[in-house]
Amino acid sequence: MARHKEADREKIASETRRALLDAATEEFARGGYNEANINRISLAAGFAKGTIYNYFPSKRQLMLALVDDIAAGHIAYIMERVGRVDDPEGRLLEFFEAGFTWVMEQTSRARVMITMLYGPDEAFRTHMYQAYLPLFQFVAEQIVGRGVQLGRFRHVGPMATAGLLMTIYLGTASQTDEGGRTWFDPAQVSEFVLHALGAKG
Amino acid sequence: MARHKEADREKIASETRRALLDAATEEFARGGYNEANINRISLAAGFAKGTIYNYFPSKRQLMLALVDDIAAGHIAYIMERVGRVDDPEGRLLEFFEAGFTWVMEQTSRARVMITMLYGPDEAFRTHMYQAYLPLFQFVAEQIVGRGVQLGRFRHVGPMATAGLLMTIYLGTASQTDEGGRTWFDPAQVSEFVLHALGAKG
Amino acid sequence: MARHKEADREKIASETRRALLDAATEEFARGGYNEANINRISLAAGFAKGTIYNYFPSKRQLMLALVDDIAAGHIAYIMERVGRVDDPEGRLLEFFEAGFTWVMEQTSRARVMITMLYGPDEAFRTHMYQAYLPLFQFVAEQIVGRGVQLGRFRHVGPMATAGLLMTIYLGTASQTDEGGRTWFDPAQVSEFVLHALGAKG
Amino acid sequence: MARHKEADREKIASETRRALLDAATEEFARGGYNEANINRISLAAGFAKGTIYNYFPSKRQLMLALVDDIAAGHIAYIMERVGRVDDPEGRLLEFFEAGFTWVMEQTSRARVMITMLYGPDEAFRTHMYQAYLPLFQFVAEQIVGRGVQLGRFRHVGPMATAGLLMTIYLGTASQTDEGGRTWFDPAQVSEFVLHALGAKG
DNA sequence: TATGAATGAGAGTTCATTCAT
DNA sequence: AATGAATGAACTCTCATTCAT
Repeated sequence: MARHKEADREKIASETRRALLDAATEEFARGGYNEANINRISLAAGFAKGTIYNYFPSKRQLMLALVDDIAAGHIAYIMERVGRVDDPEGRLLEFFEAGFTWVMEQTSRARVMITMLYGPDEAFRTHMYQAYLPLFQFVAEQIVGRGVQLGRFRHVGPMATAGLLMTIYLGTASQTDEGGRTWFDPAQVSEFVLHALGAKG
Repeated sequence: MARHKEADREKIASETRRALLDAATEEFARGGYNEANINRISLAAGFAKGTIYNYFPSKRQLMLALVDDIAAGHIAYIMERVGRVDDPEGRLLEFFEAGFTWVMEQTSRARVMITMLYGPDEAFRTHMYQAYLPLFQFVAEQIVGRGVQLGRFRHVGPMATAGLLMTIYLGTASQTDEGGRTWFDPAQVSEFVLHALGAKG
Repeated sequence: MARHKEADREKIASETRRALLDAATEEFARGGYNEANINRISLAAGFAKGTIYNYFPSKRQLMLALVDDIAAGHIAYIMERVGRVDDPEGRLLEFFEAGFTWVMEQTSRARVMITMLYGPDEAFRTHMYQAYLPLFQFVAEQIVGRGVQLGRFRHVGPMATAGLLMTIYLGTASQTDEGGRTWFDPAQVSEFVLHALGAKG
Repeated sequence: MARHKEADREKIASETRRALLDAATEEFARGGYNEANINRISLAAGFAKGTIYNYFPSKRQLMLALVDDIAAGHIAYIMERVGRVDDPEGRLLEFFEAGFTWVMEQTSRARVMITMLYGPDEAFRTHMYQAYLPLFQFVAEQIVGRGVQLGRFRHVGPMATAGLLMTIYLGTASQTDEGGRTWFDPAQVSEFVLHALGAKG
């Protein structure tokens, strides 16, 4: 019975944490890190002002935790979809398709990610880069490297090219109207990149 | 004589404005808009706290003025260098070369630009886009459109492609180490893009 | 058997109380009453945050209980040692020797005592004085009064002089370096006081 | 005229500072450092909440400045009065008379001084000791040392004895009723000490 | 009796902005 | 035009206390 209670408590705690992170996403997305009000986050999550400090020791730590949370979801989503495709060209297209879809479905998360990635705070940027390393490596190995090995792409350095692809993805996908719809079209971006990689069309 | 005095006054005023904008650049570059302290800007420029309000009605207006100032210099620098080259491929290369040079020489201005361009404040982003429209059109017409017309690039939409090029430039050039040196190499980026445009190499 | 259980329970409860008081001593000694964190006390004693409220109804009551606890130990220690000596001059010396020893061996308790005794909170000061009344009377009767009666000290008022002695003891013993070692020497203080009392030396 | 203006400004600033320090004295005297509310201080001085931060960078720095201010006044008062007397015994008596008078006339300042001197904050205590060094040296040289030299006091170490005298003064003078009247009588304390010093009397 | 999540009042501090000089 | 004292809203963070389990 004691164990039951403990399990319950853990479940409640993790649900509270989830609610706080979600509220934080909305708040940070609205006006960035500095404009965000940590009290408002806690209240929006349905708790009192102080409650959030039972879960995150400071506004900064909350943001770092949120960054990890967002990156994990983002990466998992893209990898899962890209992993289902086999040929390199298809994977590249799917990378952009999935990436753009995520951005449009997770508008607030995307906004937070972009803001941190290009924001003025060095520490946040670095943390963000760390968090996205797995995706970077996935692109380098499972898309670019694989395409070169199979002779479908011209000879390019997988790491440098992966960096370019990530940059292009993030840069294009981050440009949206107020509704969160991207200005660029993933197919069009993909086509541009496939040309650059000398893909046999 | 009265006219002389007035001219002097205007000159002094414009020098003051310049000093304030430069100090603002450093301050905004350090920690972004919110972390910037408007009193500190005025003091760093060599004036008292209140003086800055004789030139800019608010912190926000100061930032908008700074954005215009930075964009104008940035655009002029790139256009001037690209304009000296004639063939489209050369222009493309020069676009990246000049762009990267500017970023590395104007670290603080570049930081402010990027921060605003990808920041959470919609109004700032929009203002920034407006300010960069001339460069966008220049790329569309004088580089891409011209290349297509001359048959040096494959058939692509000049506007959409210019958008991609700008995005790629800003995305790659904004990634720098603490010293302000870019991670990407303009020649390498240029080569990637030339391939994408089907340039005859 | 039921009685046994109850006894056990009481024993456990009193041990818990002891642990809480000891943890409180350390915490209150560190930065005084206000800086002390009641949750931290409970945790340091090996319990959860809320547990301490099963033993003390509030932070304030905890402090008052601690004051009584400290004073009782302090007084008992000094009385026991002084009581073993017979002649008044020896008792006076032993008073300071024992007092200084206690301060150096019970650094945290001494810190709390001094802090309360001279602190800004009137109620705490008053409570403290009450708690030390037995020692005051002991000094008045068993040291000063006795010395006067036996003709070893000159004619002084026992109460007023006891007040002075207590003040001198607390004042000198409270001045310690970071290691808790006193700056004054009990023998030297004692000698000064014996002179003041006109002790035949 | 410009100089006039500057002088005016300085005068206003110093008056404001004075008002803030006085208000701070009352506030810190009431409940000690931690219970003091810095906003209330500023308001009590007749300014807005934030004004105090134009004069003191933090609550802590305010307290340190106040300590210096109080000590300076305290020392000056005692020295001035003691300096008028010539013979060592008279000086000793005057030391306690003046000291007790100051405590009773400057109740709040005295409260703050005592609180800091015996409080839990090591840094404050140290600062306080530094601030009182001049008085300590004055007592050692101009009262004790002089008395020994002139053969009016028995042979004692001036430094150690000055330490004792200061301790006795502060300890006795700090014990007051709610009205700020001391429990001890300076003449009585002085008489005790003169005996201890073997004064011919 | 023990637990620890939740609460919310309250604090110190920052700083854009105003305005009399 | 330049100054800098004054303002007060707003924010992050702390923690004594409560209470359902």
